Amino acid sequence: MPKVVDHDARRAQIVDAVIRVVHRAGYTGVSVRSVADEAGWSTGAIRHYFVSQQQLIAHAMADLSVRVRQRLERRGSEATDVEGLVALLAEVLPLDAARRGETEMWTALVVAARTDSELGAVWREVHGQLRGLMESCVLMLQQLSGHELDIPTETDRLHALIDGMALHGTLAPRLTAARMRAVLRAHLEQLAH
Amino acid sequence: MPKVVDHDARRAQIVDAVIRVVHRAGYTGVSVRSVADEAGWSTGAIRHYFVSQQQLIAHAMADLSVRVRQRLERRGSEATDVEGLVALLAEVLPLDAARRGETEMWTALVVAARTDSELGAVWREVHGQLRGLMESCVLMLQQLSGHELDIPTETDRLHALIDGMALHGTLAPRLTAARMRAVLRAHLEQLAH
Amino acid sequence: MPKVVDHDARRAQIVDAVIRVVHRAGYTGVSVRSVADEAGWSTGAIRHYFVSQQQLIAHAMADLSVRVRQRLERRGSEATDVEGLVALLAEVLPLDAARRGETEMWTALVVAARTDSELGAVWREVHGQLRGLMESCVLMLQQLSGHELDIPTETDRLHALIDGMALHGTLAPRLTAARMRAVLRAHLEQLAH
Amino acid sequence: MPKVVDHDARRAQIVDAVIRVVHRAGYTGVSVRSVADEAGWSTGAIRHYFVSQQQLIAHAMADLSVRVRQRLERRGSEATDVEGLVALLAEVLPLDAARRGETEMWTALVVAARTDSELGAVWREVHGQLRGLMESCVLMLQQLSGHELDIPTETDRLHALIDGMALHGTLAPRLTAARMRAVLRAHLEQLAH
DNA sequence: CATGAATGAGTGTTCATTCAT
DNA sequence: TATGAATGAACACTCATTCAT
Repeated sequence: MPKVVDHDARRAQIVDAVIRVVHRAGYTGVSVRSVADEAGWSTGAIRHYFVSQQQLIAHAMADLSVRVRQRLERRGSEATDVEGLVALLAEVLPLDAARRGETEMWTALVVAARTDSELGAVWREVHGQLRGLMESCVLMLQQLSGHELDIPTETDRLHALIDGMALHGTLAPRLTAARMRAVLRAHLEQLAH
Repeated sequence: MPKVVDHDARRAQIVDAVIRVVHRAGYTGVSVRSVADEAGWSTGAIRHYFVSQQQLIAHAMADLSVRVRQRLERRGSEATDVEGLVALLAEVLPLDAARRGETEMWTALVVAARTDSELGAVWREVHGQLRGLMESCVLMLQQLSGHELDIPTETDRLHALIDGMALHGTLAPRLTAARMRAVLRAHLEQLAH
Repeated sequence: MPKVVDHDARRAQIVDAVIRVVHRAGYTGVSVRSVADEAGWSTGAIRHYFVSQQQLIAHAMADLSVRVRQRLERRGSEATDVEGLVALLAEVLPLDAARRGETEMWTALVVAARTDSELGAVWREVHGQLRGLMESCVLMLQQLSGHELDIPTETDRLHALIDGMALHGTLAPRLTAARMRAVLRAHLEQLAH
Repeated sequence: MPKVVDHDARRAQIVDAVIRVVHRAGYTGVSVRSVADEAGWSTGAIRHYFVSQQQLIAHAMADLSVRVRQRLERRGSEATDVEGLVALLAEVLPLDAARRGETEMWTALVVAARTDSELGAVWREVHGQLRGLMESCVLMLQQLSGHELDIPTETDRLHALIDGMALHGTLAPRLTAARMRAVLRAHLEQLAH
């Protein structure tokens, strides 16, 4: 079944192409043509893998989330202290060029999801998974601290903080990688004490 | 004598129409036609007040920020304790229909600002003002707590938390107005103690 | 009847404005707005003097022809030899900035006249007058030469030469004022001998 | 395998459509829509072959000049006497429906070239070639006459005469094909004696 | 499978024209 | 008489989508 592998490889190429287009031209710059040009394919080829533009973007977002989740799972086992949690959550912050591109795409999805049902479904799925990650982090911090935390509240807080920094990190020059780590570490340490 | 028209009033009407379109159809749904239809005018009429679509959107964003700033200034003098600060910062959270519309537009601006220079300028201006507000809140909390805070870090943290909640609050049904207030209050109380 | 004088003055201002717009933006750049802006009036003011854009242009062309005819009439009485005829016909060649602007407008009219009935009428009127001028020049040259000329053919020839030079003179840098005079003089001298 | 289309053939069809539109509605009547309608295609199809309207028009002009040049080259070798030169230069005069269409387009180009840089380049190229043709005609006439001619002056004169007649020939009913030939023959004979 | 030709609706924008003031 | 607000059609151009090859 080499075809299946081929399909997956194509999909991965498309995700990368979409990310590059989003980075260069923003979410409104994503068109079947611009993605096809970026990937070096014909527009028709895109249609063999995606029925519509909406599905193209939705699949790209979903594929991206798989990629991020795999990174998180690798980091997850090592996250047994505050530094480990910082390293874990840093995977979803725009700390380098690659993660910056992913974050730009993620924030574009968040805004588009509200009025696009298909993207909304993708967003809910990924958002839920991320919230689960946030919750497990909070639980780990509760364990480290030794005293009880308001789990739902702290989960919402950490989640909002992470997505807020992701948003600011792609735009504000002052929020460097070092500063994002510092803010994140400060937050986690406060919870752990 | 020509027909006398209050240009500022017209522009405010158009801004309201833009907000309604963003709410209904998202940022990508904002077109000169959709705004004209929403406002009940012809497309040509829009051009009497805005030279281009870019200026229309940029003005809508800027006008929105003025509204929010005026509300913040009214609340600012009363913010002498944690409850006052909660009430102050709640002005930029999507707690009711009006603020939800504003927040939806704000988040759309944040994402669009990265690849649109004119919107980028508007975003930088407003973002800077909001960061100033966050900083004054942190300073007030430092005063209330009696011990020293890492002002830049706490400012970045509060700012990211607020924008992150604004983002989640327009999308996630679980993040109700009550929960947003609870998260915000928990954060401010932790800083104040 | 000062109103009538006022009207004529306005008309003259409009002709100048149209000429400036044609010079700057070409015939396709002539719009009610561009002419109004150039003249420093409101678009509505234009409509008090001209029912439609077509009439605006047609009137501007007609007024221009009156202006040129008056110059020709002043020169006409002095044209009793080849030099006089050169000076006379030079009035319709783009030899300086003012005549260049007139010529640009004239050539624009010629091209537009073929498919615009109103401009076609203006063109026929002015073209006929110019042909009359050419004919009288040829007759004068016949008188100077002493031998018979093929009047219709020489008239058509002179007329085509003049309009052809007017066309080239506004575009080709090589056809300077001096060269246009030289060509014209050569032609007239050949006829006079 | 994709549908195979002869791009050059399509472009030639479009050029014909442009000529027909210029004939029917003048240069200002040339729009992507009007050309698409005239050619019997959709507006989008035009964009497959021409990136912009400006390029469409510029290409049509350039393509037209190639056609005329090819006709001139076929006639060029036979032009060894006055009659041959008349036949040669008649190729650029509006003597029949086909050449009339070409001439209408040429005169439109001349006027538009002054304020459109792309068309200006096309005009300069073709104008230069035509001047070269005029010069070689003058040189041939000098040879036929046996006495020296002022080559630059006679070249400018012949060129202006030709373009002037082309201009008048598309407009003035009196300037029939026969009359244009007569004027041209008279001019060439005068130079040849 | 894959291409790219072709469509037609949609975009921002311009503009002549109308008309209340 | 004069203004400029307002309209709506037209413009060039973009784009998702369809489909013959």
